[in-house]
Amino acid sequence: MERQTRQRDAIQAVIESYDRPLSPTELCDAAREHLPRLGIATVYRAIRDLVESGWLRAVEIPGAPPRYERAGKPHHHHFLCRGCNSLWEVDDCLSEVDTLAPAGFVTEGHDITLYGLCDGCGSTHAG
Amino acid sequence: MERQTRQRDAIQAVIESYDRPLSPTELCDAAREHLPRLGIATVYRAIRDLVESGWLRAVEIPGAPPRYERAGKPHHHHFLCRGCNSLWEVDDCLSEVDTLAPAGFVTEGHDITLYGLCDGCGSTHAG
DNA sequence: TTGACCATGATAAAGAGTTATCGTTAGCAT
DNA sequence: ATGCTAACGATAACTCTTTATCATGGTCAA
Repeated sequence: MERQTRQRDAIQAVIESYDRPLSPTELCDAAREHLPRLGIATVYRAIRDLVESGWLRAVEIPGAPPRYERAGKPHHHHFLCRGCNSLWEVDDCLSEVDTLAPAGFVTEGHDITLYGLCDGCGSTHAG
Repeated sequence: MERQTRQRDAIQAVIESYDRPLSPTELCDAAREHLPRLGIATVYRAIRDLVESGWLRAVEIPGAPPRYERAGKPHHHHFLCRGCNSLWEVDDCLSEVDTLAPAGFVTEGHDITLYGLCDGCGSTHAG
């Protein structure tokens, strides 16, 4: 990432404009609205470089491919909607979770993922 | 799963004897100690049938292939050791996590995964 | 014990996600 | 504006996990 290209610009702009983590495919689709010929390989290259530089962060979700969000955000967790498969941010956290491990175990961090229906899907599907 | 074979016996015995969820490969390796010629396809077939029958349960972990544990256990969570890559059970849970979702979201369940070093790795590596 | 047929084991193939290849395009220093 | 070369886009190839194939073996009812 030594040159700033319009592809990188578009990719970073998409990340900045969304308030939730995006999968490589979501990211590519969103950036293609401004750069229709954007290739998926370019998205993966940008992700690799941006993660490496510390600008972007990978979010691993159980049973789903990784999503990416802007690095440096305050500690938070995520909500996976089973309706539209999108991943949302959850700002709060229960810090006591780090005390749950068995004696002798060293806890270095934790992930909390909530499952259910997002605002749109819950009101639309009504269940 | 209409016939009870020694392969199924061994696979179920391994699941019963471990106190943590196992990946298909771990399960196969463990069962091969008694049945050296056990094929990985048989393990996957057994897993499919046992999950279908409700005897076994899949445990999805962020960024890792699924593990399997005996179904019917009380609600609990897991601890992934970054030293030996094994997954351990955590009996306690903070039920308040289900209240963390944004307004309008319907929370149906949650996963909590702790990361760090298990008892063995923490004391061995000393960090 | 016999035999029908389900399950097995070895391996090919499928699938999904990610990375490499390579000719072409375009950023940026001059 | 020019030229070097990093980055791009299209796609092939790769990795890893899971499933299908099929000849052979083992289970279980009779």
